[in-house]
Amino acid sequence: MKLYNTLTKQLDDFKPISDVVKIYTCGPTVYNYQHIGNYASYIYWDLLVRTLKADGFTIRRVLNLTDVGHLTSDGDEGEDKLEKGAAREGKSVYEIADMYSKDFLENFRSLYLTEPDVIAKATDYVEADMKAVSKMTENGFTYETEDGIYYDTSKFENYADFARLDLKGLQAGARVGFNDEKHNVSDFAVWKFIKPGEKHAMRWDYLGRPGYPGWHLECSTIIHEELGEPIDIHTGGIDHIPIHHTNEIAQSFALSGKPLANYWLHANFITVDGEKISKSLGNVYLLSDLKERGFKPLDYKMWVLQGHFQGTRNFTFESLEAAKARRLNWRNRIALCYQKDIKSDDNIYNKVLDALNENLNSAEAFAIIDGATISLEDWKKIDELFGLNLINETPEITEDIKRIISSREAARLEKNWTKSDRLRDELAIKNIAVKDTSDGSVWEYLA
RNA sequence: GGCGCUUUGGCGGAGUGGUUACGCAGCGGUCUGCAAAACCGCGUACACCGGUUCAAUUCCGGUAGGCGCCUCCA
Repeated sequence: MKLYNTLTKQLDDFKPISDVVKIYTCGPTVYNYQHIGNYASYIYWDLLVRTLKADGFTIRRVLNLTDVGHLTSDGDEGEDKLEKGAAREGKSVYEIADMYSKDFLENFRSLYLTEPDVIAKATDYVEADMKAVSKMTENGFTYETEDGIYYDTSKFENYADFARLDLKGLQAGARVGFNDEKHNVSDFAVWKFIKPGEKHAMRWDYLGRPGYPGWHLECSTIIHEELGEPIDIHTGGIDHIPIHHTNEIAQSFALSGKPLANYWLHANFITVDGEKISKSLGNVYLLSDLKERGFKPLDYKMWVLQGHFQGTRNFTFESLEAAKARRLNWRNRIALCYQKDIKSDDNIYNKVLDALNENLNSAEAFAIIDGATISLEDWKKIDELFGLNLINETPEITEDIKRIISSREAARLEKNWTKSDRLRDELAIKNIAVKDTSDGSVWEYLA
């Protein structure tokens, strides 16, 4: 399998470290609803996992839920997002985290995304975070300021490599007056202190003072605890490259002296109507918004899989309509398998899998599927490869419906068009269409 | 300003140094009680300017546009 690796900036052959492929995916901060753009990346990573499984790999995958410590800026300014969400909705931080975690996981499942082996809540790893801070301090990578413990990025000489950062440029662009206690602009908090009088519901005692972990820390800690560095594949959004992932790498180096991951995959962003997804533009769509317009989450998954994780995608309802139609067509090709003995083209499943092994080229895989004749057996395997729930949503019709279809055929032979049309309407109510071909009628699903 | 991505027909979107995927939508036809489907055919796309080459959408250089991150975000 070949994968585009952000670390090496090229297509690399995938070689796992051991029998079990270790994968870590940066998950959501559970302070608000996740929009369709957020889910696009999880769809790509689901394809990654399914492809690796099809290739015969055993996988151990961890996904985190950030329920503490993510400030409103990727730097060290602003409020904790959870605290902000709680204030906004008049709930406790725990209620907020719980509510949005549930919503996220429901949507995750509605997209038939492969369940990770571990779903790690950041708050469950705070003890480990403290140990990590102590360890980094022991190893000489941190310093203390009035508001927290900071990572000294000058102590990690390869800090700028991953994202090809221009540290001097960053220095020049830094805002005046912003945290002048920091030794370098790129330094970041691994632990924040809560000042006396400061409101912060989530707090832990460390070094005799209340505080909470820095956002970047949880990923390093969870990986250390659940997988052990180095891991095989680390995935995330393209926005994480310059700061979050750069900092994760730095932290893990300070902790263990080891690289964090061998392969880094980053999902590009999708735009909506040609513009970034943002509240101010009013183009933030949730999966529930798509449902209201008559689209299933899996129609959206189909749309995402028509493209590629590295490309910028532009979402429009017109193109979602096309994806929906394509998915229904696939289901009706399965429906035809119940009615006729259809044999697959040679090696069709392997051809599809080969396409995915080329850097997850699902668009190419889809083209192969559309150009081929596919048996029910192979459809089942292909369905497993993409997680589109095609088979389950396309059951064989009931005896009852079969009887209606036969009656209609009989009526047609008698040229009783009134009756045959009435029966056709009856079938339509049951979500079944009939098509009269030269050798008998064929049924399909209408939706 | 720094870093990065991107530019393919009406829309979405692969890929390739020469034969112009694929899906959706459209048009014409065959078929047909009607409808739909199916099948056949059509529209002849690869931002622009140079270069390399017998040949470039595909390689190289440049220009322009779009987008993103660095500032909330996958």
